[in-house]
Amino acid sequence: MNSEQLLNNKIEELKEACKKNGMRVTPQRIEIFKEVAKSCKHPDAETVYEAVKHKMPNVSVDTVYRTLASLEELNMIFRVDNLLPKARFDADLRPHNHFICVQCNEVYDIFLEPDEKKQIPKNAHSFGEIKDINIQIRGICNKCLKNNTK
Amino acid sequence: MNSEQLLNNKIEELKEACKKNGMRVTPQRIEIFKEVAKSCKHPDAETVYEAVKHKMPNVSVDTVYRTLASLEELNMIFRVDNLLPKARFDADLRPHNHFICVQCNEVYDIFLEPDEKKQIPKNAHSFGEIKDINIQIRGICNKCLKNNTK
DNA sequence: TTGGTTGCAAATATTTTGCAACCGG
DNA sequence: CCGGTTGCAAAATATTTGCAACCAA
Repeated sequence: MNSEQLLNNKIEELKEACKKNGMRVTPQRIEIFKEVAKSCKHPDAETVYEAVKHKMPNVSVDTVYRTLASLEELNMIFRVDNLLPKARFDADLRPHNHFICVQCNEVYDIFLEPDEKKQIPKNAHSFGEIKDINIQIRGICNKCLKNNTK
Repeated sequence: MNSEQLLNNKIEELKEACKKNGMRVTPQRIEIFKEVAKSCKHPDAETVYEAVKHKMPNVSVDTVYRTLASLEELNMIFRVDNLLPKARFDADLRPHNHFICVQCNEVYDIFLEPDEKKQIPKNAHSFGEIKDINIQIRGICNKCLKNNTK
């Protein structure tokens, strides 16, 4: 299955999810979701807005914000933890972690090897009901390391 | 060693760090650091500002922001990943993780048991130079679980 | 038709910055 | 005294909201 087919599947999933939740399938919703889903850059709202504008020049920023929030509620995308004031989004629902470059703020996906599995700290359970565990690695990415030595 | 002594030690550490880095030891810096260091709530800038105002009524918000940034550069405090637009700070430099309640946004510290250790995903190394690894658990805290059933 | 959604504009929230006065060393 | 720091005010950045028109179902 190629990436275009995967994307189409995801869009079908989104349509289903909308219907199931009494939400309408609008072109804006599709386009905004597509932008997040096809990017591996974990884009922020502004970036999504700029990209969507190419296809829908009349789209507005607030629609992008509202739509990203809706998509999040539908569990079709989620926010990536980052220490910056800008929220960033990810449509890859497979469990994975992130490497975040502290210099250029690029976010890279880290998938665990088959023999690794997420370990939940023992004490974590004592604080409440766990919904999600998230491992983040912060560091300097290869691209920046290379630029730094120039 | 009681908590007040611990706090005083930290303040001495801060003074050292300031001197070593050509930064001045000002009462604002001390007070702002104290607020973060003595709280277990991982406060945001606004909260720190409100608390400091009680001791220094003339302190300004921007000083709080600037000081928090300085303290971060000195590695005396760090930002806690959270999905909200507000930055939150932690002065506990011991390696630990966080349980974040998705309902009330409270942040709880999780310390690993002696027999546990942080596992760095194998693939992580391929992205660059790792500076820091961060495990976050998101869920609903006991307090909220209790309130929800009322 | 009708209620969820959009675009516009304005508001809010959070954080940052220019600058003159101030004060720690 | 000197240069880092502060307080003030204003600006910048990121996000949210009220509302009338619009359009998916």
